[in-house]
Amino acid sequence: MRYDPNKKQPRGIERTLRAFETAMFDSLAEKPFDKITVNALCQKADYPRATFYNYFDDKFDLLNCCWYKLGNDIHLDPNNLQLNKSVILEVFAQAYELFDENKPLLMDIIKNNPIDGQLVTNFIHHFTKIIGASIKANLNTNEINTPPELVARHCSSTVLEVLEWIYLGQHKTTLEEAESYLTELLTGTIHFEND
Amino acid sequence: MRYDPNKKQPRGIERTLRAFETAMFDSLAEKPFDKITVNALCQKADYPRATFYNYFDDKFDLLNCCWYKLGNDIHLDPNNLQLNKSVILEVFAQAYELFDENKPLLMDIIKNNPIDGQLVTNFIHHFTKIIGASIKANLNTNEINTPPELVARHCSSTVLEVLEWIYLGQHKTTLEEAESYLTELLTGTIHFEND
DNA sequence: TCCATACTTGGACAGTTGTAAAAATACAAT
DNA sequence: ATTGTATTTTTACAACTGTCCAAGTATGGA
Repeated sequence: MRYDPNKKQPRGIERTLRAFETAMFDSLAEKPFDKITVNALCQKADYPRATFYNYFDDKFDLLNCCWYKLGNDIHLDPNNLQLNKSVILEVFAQAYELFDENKPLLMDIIKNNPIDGQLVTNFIHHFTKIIGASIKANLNTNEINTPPELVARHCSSTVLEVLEWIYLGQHKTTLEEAESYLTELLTGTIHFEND
Repeated sequence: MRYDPNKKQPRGIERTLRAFETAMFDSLAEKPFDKITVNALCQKADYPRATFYNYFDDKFDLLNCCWYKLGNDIHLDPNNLQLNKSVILEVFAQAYELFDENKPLLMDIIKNNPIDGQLVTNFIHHFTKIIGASIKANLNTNEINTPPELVARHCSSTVLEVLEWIYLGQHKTTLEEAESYLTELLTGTIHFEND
């Protein structure tokens, strides 16, 4: 990352960044990620190569910025912590909504990219991190021996497993069903006995 | 994959493959994955480039073969299913042992590659798949509403979360402790109430 | 308005990638 | 040993990558 996606940039720069980001999103909807070249991105964005490398290290870097922008809506509003829903379910609902809003894009992406290939793995990994950050701070891990970081990591992974099942695995699922899956996975219904 | 890593290859080919695989392993111990070039691999393996492309699509393909070879020891022996340990704990113990045996290699790898970069992500993803395959077939998912595939996916992910915590996060942990973490994560101690 | 500074752009560069075609070599069966 | 087949290697090629520098252009302050 050559620039801080949090800080607001001057008008001109913001426009340039957006041009490359939409170029990437459009390309992802058209072809697999490894067939996307920096040259093609520049052509789509109508900026010279040097400008691309001004802002990004490589196309992976741009990709991260895209996920970052996409995931910008997910952040735990501290006001929500008073609600009786748990932190996890709260952030899950937000992520579910976000994925739902961007379903067309996601459908295009998985049409072009293998479900366990580079790109999708990267996508999941990125959102696991985002959601993990939201969860980590506000997780009640009393009465547990397992290290808190590991627990937080586990929760965010599980959130993304469910989302992946629904949106990348294309299993139509309501939010209520999804929440029940998530709860079941996290509260544990795995039986550790053999017959 | 240009060749089937299951089927045994003629002596000569086997030697060539091994040369590239050890070249990759050696390189991983020396430098980050994205600094490893096909040219350098060929130089290390002492084979021409065309030979490389005879056997592999690209360096990612070779990498997969390396993980595959490394993970060859993990397969659920049907005889073990009579034991009173669960399938999950059984496969976990095998994986723990495997990672432990290859700890020097793993240490070298994470020394050169960022913990949530390309390579490590790929590594985890690969072993999640391997372990998922072992688990999926023998999982008791009665009394659960969550789709079995999702449950199996969850279990294998959790196994790798613990292994990642231990070996990539460098938290020294005995097998017994590790098993208790795994059990706790899977049988669920996450509290879904607030305050 | 002018200037200094910072950023953008164009062009060039060495190194890498993946492919394709011949030439060389190994291999198996007669 | 000889032939025919399959594989490996050589060589060449076009395209892409990431970096560099110098020329151009914008921007804000005096």
